[in-house]
Amino acid sequence: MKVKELATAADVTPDTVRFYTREGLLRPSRNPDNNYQYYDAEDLRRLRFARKARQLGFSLPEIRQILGQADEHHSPCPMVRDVFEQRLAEVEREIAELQQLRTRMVSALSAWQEMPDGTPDGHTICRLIEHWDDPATCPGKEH
Amino acid sequence: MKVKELATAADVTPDTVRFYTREGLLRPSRNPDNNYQYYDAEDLRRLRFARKARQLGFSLPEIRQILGQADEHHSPCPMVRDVFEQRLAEVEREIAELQQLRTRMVSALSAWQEMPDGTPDGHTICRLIEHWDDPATCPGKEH
DNA sequence: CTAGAACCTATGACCAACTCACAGGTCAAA
DNA sequence: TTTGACCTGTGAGTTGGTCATAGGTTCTAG
Repeated sequence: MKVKELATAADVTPDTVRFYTREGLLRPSRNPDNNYQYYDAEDLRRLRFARKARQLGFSLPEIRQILGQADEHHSPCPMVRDVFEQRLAEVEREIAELQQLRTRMVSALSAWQEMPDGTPDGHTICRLIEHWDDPATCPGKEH
Repeated sequence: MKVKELATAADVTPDTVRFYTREGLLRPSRNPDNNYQYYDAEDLRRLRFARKARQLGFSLPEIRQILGQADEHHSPCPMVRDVFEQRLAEVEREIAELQQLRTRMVSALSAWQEMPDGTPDGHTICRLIEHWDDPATCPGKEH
């Protein structure tokens, strides 16, 4: 398979295929005549794996490491599990943060709604932002 | 105030102060003798506003625009409200996505837990990732 | 046989929002 | 006067690609 064929098969752009190749995630062979890169079914498997891992929040270096481990016939699973669990914790932290943010935004917006519409004199929303108390920088304030 | 004093007052790094200055969010005066930049209370206000707006997900160009509007004695609020509402919708979308991701990660991890511990022969987590069905790319699969 | 379309190559710039490093200038205290 | 803490500007690095450019190749149609 050539670049675009692989790209189409994995539903990514040719640029991404080339990028991943530069990054060492894919290992195409080369035709010395025209210098073209040729990919096989294993590359497709690697690419699909890489894309799915990306969706889970794995970084390219992590993915490269996982693939490398597998190449050496080591099971990458223990490492993957670690990263996976870390990533899960991270996702949960992100969710909590965003939910807190959302709560504050909603209440700020409702405070704005209760004010005279489109007040051309006021800086109401801006004041809301200015006086936005960041719980992260005001430790102990929320308890 | 000099760079570091402002940075300390707003709890950011001097690099950030310099960066925001380059980006036009802060407008220090200059001492022609030593070329130092001097910031006043208004700059501190602007910087604090900028940081809070960043926490809410406003981009630097948006913040620059808001500050610019305020400089011209226009109330930036209507614009701010629009961006704010867009940003709220975005936050809610992000939360939903992350929650879906989390659910899938948790069930993948519990599937892994049920397997023999540390199986040196298997590629269980990797298989889980490989066969991870992305709902976004399999429309209609989830309903 | 040849023109053009569609592909291939490598390289490098660009995005956001900083962060860090570097080389050299300034200033206050000991 | 020397040390150390600060200041300056510039440029590069971060992440995961995307886009542009310039030039080479292959395929298809006329």
